[in-house]
Amino acid sequence: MADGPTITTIAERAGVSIASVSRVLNGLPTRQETVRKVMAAADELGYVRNAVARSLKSRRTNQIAFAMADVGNPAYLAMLREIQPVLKAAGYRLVLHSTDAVVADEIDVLHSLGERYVDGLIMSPLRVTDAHLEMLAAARAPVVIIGSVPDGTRVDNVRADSRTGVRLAIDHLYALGRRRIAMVNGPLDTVPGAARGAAYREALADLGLPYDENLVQIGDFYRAEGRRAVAELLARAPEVDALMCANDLIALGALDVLREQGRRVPEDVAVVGMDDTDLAAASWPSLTSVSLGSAERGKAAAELLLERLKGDDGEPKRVTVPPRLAIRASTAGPGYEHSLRKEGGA
Amino acid sequence: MADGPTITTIAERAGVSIASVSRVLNGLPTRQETVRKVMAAADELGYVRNAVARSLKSRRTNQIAFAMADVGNPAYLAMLREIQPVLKAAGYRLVLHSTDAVVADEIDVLHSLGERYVDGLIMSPLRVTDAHLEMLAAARAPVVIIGSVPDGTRVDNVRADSRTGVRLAIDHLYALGRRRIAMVNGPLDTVPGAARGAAYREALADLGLPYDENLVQIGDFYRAEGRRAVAELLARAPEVDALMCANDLIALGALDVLREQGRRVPEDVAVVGMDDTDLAAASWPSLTSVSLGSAERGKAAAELLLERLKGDDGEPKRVTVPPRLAIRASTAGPGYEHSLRKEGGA
DNA sequence: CCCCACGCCGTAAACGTTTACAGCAGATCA
DNA sequence: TGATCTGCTGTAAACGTTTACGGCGTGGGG
Repeated sequence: MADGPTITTIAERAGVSIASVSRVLNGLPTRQETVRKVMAAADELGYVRNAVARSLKSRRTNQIAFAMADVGNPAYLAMLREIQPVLKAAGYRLVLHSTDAVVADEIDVLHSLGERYVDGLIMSPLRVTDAHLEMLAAARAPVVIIGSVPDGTRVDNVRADSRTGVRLAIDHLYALGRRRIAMVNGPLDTVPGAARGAAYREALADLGLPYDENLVQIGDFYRAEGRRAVAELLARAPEVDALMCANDLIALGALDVLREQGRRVPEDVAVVGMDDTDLAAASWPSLTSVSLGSAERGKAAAELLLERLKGDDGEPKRVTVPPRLAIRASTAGPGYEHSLRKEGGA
Repeated sequence: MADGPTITTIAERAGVSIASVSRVLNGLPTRQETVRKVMAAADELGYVRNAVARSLKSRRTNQIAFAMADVGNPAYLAMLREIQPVLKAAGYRLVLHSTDAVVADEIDVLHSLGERYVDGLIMSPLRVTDAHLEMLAAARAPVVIIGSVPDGTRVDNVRADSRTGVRLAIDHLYALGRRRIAMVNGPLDTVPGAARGAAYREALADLGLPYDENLVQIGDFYRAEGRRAVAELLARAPEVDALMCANDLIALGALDVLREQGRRVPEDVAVVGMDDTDLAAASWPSLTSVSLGSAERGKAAAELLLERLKGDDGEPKRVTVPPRLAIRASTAGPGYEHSLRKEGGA
């Protein structure tokens, strides 16, 4: 692994200056003869351009960071799947960060924006703290947030409408005759947790159903946590006939527990998840789930960022992706699979 | 987004030289008073070190690339989930490449190793061509291959034992009384495709079952392709009583088709997947699958690479991860999943 | 009292590019 | 023939760090 050739090596061998080498390598107008000599030398030496040096001079790295809260969550992976090809097509590499929803790690990522190792950042924070907002305001490269930020925050963001999403799900359960609808949520100090909790309360109120604290269980957005939360909930309120889960992982945990306890889904208890991940369609029974458009959000975020990188420095933009309810067996029974779309969620 | 401060800016404000600033920032021995002045200036200016410039000088980027064949395949994501934290703990960032199994793209990634943008590479190619081997031999940074490479190739590699894996599955199906066991494979010019096809043939022979070309169907490693392949197979050979699928995505496609055609799983047709992804455990019915240890392989690869980066330049290493059969409902029937879970398995 | 050792510090070179600028040869024109 | 232009090319500076080296002031030993 000896030191590779540089443009200086090539210049010597081709008998030209490093400037000429650089010009040839970058396709700038050059005499044919020079081009030939440089190309020949470069080929013989197996030259590969040092991208670090180039970045230092050109102030661009062609790298973009994507910071997700949890690599294990398929919702983020769905975003990743869309982001990757969009950026690749535009000539950018993707640098991945998994912050495990730790605020300090996220701040760290934001901080590292200043290191100039990437040209831009897409971030999907679970919590948005004052520290986040401060760093965002001071960011030295374009950032797109996937998720909601306080009004007035000067940053592009792509948000889901989980409020309408929860509403769709609760209405669906109500229409199926369910009246003891419980909610299994993630932490309330997270953006989605807070939004979904509030939406649940609102939806019940609008349907004239009482809000019962006993029917609300807080856990976390993981499958194991979902199992734990649902077990606790069922012990406290065995009479529930529907579970509104704040994401698919929690819902899968719910299915685990219900199966263990011998409760039939959906006959005894209907279950709804959120995010409509691959796991929902594949689960057993298949899981009715509110799609919050993870894929669309990822794609939109990547496109917004590319706009900025092209030089757009206009007002911050906001894109909202409407939710959609994918109805499957866990509420409608076996064999039932199709989806309802609700247009123009606020 | 004005230009940020550099060590020169700090040096001026603190009234010292840039060398001193650098020393303080790197924690090299310095007079207390100087440290104080530099720190104060850096804080006031909101200085962040330019990592590109640092990399140019230090010849390290603290970045590692992971090139996977398909971001959409949960098997690679399982690797990613293990690789990410290992590298993060060692202070490396992860740069992601999705090559979509296109050979040219993979060669490109290998080539870009020379650009010095990363300190090392983990790659999981589906095909290993001569071009791959050439580039590997010439690589200017450590590489670890997840998958099999020809004997004698001088590169660290972590391989699955899909031969034994297929054997486990076929034996299992045989033990369940299945005798018309078909294989739905991916392309034969891929490393896993070739290995699994050969292993299937061997396993049948060892069990004294005839090898019937009609029972072998070639498709590709995606769900949609799996559906297509299985539909074709069933049309040609409706009498099959078991499907050995070369990965979980194909197997999910198989379940789709069987359900559409009203064939019961596993009563009429038993189905086995490979890779034992999250989708297998979550599918409907849950999918018996051969675990090839994706997670373990990812972890091992990351650890091998870190060894090399620490300076180990000994002989190429090889790690082989043993397969394991995860038995679920798609072969053993519904009750099985339940009892497995109670024993705390899976 | 002189010299040396030692601890800090500043100067300058280096990493490998890109690019502004000036120089130079040949062609064109008056 | 001399001036001007055109098309290439080379020199050198710059990007922001790290670091080898030598200088300088202080304190201690002879």
